[in-house]
Amino acid sequence: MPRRTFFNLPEDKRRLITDLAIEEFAAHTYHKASLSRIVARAGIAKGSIYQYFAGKFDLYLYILELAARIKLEAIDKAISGLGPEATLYDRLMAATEASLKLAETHPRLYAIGMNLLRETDKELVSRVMERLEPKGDNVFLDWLQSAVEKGDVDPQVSPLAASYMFSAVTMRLGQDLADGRLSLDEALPLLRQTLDILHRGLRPRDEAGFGGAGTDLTGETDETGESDETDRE
Amino acid sequence: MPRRTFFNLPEDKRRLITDLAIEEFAAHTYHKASLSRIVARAGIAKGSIYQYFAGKFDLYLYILELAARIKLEAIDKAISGLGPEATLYDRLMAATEASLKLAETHPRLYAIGMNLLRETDKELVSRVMERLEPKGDNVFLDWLQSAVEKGDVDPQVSPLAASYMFSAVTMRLGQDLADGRLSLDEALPLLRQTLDILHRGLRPRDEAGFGGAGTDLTGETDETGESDETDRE
DNA sequence: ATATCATGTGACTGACCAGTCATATGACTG
DNA sequence: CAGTCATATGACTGGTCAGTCACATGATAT
Repeated sequence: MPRRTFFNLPEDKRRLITDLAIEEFAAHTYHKASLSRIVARAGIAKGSIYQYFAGKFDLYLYILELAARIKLEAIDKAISGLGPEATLYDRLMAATEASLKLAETHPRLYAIGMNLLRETDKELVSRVMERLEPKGDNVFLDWLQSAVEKGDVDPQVSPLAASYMFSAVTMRLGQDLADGRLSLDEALPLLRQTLDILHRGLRPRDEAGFGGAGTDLTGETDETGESDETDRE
Repeated sequence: MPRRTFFNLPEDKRRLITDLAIEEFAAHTYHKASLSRIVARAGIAKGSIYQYFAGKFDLYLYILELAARIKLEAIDKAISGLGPEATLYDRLMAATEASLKLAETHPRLYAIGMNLLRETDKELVSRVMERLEPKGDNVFLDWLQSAVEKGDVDPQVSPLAASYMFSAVTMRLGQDLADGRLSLDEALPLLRQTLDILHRGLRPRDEAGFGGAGTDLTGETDETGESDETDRE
């Protein structure tokens, strides 16, 4: 939590500091990010940053909360646009696509989340998790369970494994986007194709064998898809 | 490449230094790993390490090569035990299982590889890749292509996406193992179930719809994969 | 015993870092 | 005007680090 003085700052100065901090934490993991660099770039004194934040961790949490909020909002918005008839795959596509698009629209905030995923300091990560509400705890698993109940997904298949697979893919897509190994134009088709393979893989036996689904392999139609939780934070 | 002096060292001392370096790079990413800590723990002078290695990067590469060699050997051994009748899934299971098992048998070497994956310094990563031969370039993709040709895999499915999915899962399994979020006993069933879902998802349309395969979802019986029923056409 | 060579050493350099604190500045209050 | 408060400052502390270098030490060769 920033100190009161931070919010008393003139808009410009507050923005400047915020932006530079975002840049710093997007470019470096926690321990390698440098307050000294931030203050130097902002043209303020070292002591000043301690008027605004209790310390490095406090600033980090503040920035992380900004990033988390943006991400949650984007995902919520994408999901809320779906009707109740939306399938599991519609939901997954919509949520995940919304999340991945942030890699283009808010690349620095996105990178900050990815950097948290890379963090090796477990102590730090758990301190962050304690104070960062949005758990994103497996929404996908819930969706999956209800799809099983509706008969859309083979009950023989391990929901845990399916959820694990999907979140592994979205995490990797997120990393690859953030690191520039993939563009959004490459990532979204991969996501669609992944969902198609999952769809085929999870489908109950008795509805397999028809050609229909094969056509949406190209993943054209709607991107209502979705995502799950993992790549957040 | 270590200097000649390093190899002239008495066995014990060389081992000690190697072991401590492995521990250091397993516990920290490159920039956070500390030569000062290594020499202090080894009880040698700071200058001595520079008699053995040109610098931090040189030591890192040496350790990385050790880790890579162990991993490649394990995978090669696992694959070479398979006959020509082994299916795509047999191969994937064997190779991946062998690799994941290293997380238990050689946890520190394994962690070093995982830390490289987390590395944020692109410059460093590319300098490493330049000098580290084993590219591990997508073997899976090759296997997949030939499975498509044999008719075991639906040609409509994107091989790239399938390969991407699978490697995303194995990467995540590796990370979770290395970070202690998963035990091998949890990871291997997840791997089996993932392969089962992939198998169902990639299977050509005309052979879908029979109930038989459902039973090996539990991944119990044999890992020989799944060719169980007709995976030919 | 003298010279040469491989090896070992640790104090030192210069560069970072997070965080502190005594001291300023200036605005508002009585 | 004097007092109080919020804010700003940057030199400073004590810590980390990689890498260097002038100087041992000791073995072998001459």
